[in-house]
Amino acid sequence: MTNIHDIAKQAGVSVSTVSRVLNNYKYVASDKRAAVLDIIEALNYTPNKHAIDLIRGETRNIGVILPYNNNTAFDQLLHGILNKASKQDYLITVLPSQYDKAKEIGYLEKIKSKLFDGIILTSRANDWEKIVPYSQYGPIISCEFTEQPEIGCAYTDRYRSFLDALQLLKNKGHQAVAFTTARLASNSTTQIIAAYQEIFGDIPAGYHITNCQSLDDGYAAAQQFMQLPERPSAIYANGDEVAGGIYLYAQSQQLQIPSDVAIIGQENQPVGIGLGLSTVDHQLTKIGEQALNLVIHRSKEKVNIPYQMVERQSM
Amino acid sequence: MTNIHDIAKQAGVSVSTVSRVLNNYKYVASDKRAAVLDIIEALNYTPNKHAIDLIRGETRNIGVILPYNNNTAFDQLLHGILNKASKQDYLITVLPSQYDKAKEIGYLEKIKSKLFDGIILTSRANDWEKIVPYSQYGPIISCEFTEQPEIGCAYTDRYRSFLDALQLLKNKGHQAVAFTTARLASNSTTQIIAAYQEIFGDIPAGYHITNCQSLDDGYAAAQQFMQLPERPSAIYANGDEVAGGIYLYAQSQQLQIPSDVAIIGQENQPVGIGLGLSTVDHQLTKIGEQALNLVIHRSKEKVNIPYQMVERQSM
DNA sequence: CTAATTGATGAAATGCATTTCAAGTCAAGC
DNA sequence: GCTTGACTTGAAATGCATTTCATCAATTAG
Repeated sequence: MTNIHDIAKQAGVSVSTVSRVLNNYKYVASDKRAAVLDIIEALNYTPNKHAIDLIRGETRNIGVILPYNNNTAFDQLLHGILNKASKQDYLITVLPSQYDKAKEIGYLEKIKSKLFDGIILTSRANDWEKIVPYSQYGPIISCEFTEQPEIGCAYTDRYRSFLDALQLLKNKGHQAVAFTTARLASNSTTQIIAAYQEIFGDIPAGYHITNCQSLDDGYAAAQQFMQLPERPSAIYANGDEVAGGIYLYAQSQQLQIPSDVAIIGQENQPVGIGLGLSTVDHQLTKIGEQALNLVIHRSKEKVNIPYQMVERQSM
Repeated sequence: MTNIHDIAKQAGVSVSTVSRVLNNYKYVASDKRAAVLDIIEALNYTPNKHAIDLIRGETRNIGVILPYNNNTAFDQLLHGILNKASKQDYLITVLPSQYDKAKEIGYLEKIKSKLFDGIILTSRANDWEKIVPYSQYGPIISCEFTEQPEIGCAYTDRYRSFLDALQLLKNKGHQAVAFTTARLASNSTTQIIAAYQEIFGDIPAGYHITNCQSLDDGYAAAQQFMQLPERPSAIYANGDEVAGGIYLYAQSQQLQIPSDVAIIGQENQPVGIGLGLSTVDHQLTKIGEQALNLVIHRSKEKVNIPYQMVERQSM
């Protein structure tokens, strides 16, 4: 491989001068600059990124830890991150963790090895105490709220959002509200359970189904809900794909929506538009964008992104 | 930052010995090894990845150029790539191009600068002649077929798949078959048009709608198709989300599926399972996995992944 | 009891570009 | 005529870990 020394030799200047040309410094005689540029062109030279990163100690590469790489919600987050990154000339490396603690730590170690300038955590498997120490090597930003002072976050207030949505259902006269969630151990699930209890009290048996991700999970969940002795009059799904499945099952049973059963989804995903599903938009794309901003500014701010109720016909 | 010299000094050995410990060589006296390990622990040392990459000339980082970062099909590809990469201990950097030629070239330049060991092209904006020269710096693998000898690819035979699907519809008695596509300028669109002409001859006016990506695009397309003086009896959608939209529109019009209108989608996506949509599975996840294999083996093979017909109730 | 291994270790070279420091030229200002 | 500031430029230090080469000790084989 040809390197900066080769260029210097061929152009009859010192490496410093080549470096100056490469980095567009003023104070390089125009004939030398031209000569260097010519040789660079002739030798088809490109500076070695590792050498640059090594000496500069900066990479413009951000790692994004995401548990699932085929989940619409994380895709939305990633979408926002990529948008902003692309504009700011940052590169994004995706780090799939499957909620594996060791894997997650492995990725965090990479910030210590200087591979990344910062890391965005879309969700996490480890306790904060395991994660926080890594923030001394570079900014770590969470897409969920955290009170950890060392960790900046861009988040939406899930608890309030759940309270709002459930209260809205209650106000519309629903007493029998069922809901679906993804991972039982997630932050989001904890929040909705708390909100549910706040609004409706104890969760009736069978009114909460977990591990719902896709449209057919929703379909299956709806089937279960509808076989319950006391059928729910409204269902709050943890995503619009799941809500879509619920909608389709209801429709297959000739149930009227929303009179027989009301449905609300989350995240305002494309499937919901066609089906006219009401949804709570947690603004995941915006959260992603904001998270990226926080990393590149090495900020430890807590940025609250307001969620949005999108009322369509299913509620 | 503490570096390998610090460790060497504190442990009373040479940097070579530290390096040997770091890389698990035999032939290090166990007491020295222990001493080094102790100091590493005490000083909380992690080797600098840039220094390693610089000297090794290898990164275990693969770039994946993808035009859209919020498109289900590319997500499936990426999903496959990430799965394999994670297992093989490779990192994936996603490079969103929006089909911008300059951006794409910019990403390819990065393989020249040694940032990536290889690049996977899920789709491309530039002509091959612009892309091929970069393959001298590292493997470039395409997820579409190419006859370029320098470029390995993992692909499915789109033309055959389209021929098959359309022939199947014809055999079932359909003469009026409409179809949707994504970008007009894409490889896939070119193939389906050719296949269509092969099977059915000229495309009737209004029988081809482009720029369909999401469920509501499908919904809108169906609406247009159904207003045509000669209504199609079957629609071949360019994805299951789009097919889902078509399904929902048809249902909203009390049309029987498949007797009034048959629908086939592509890619076997979750939405299709719930709706019972027939689909042609182009095995995007497998293609992604295979593409990653090709990069890490620096192979220029052309690997054909067979597509699969998935017959459900919509056809 | 030599010759040939195996084991252990450090000095120095290597990979590559950036940046600081010192030094030198030349023209403008007093 | 001398000082000062704007330009130019190169040598050398820097960032960090790997690897080759040479050396030396301790065995083992013959």
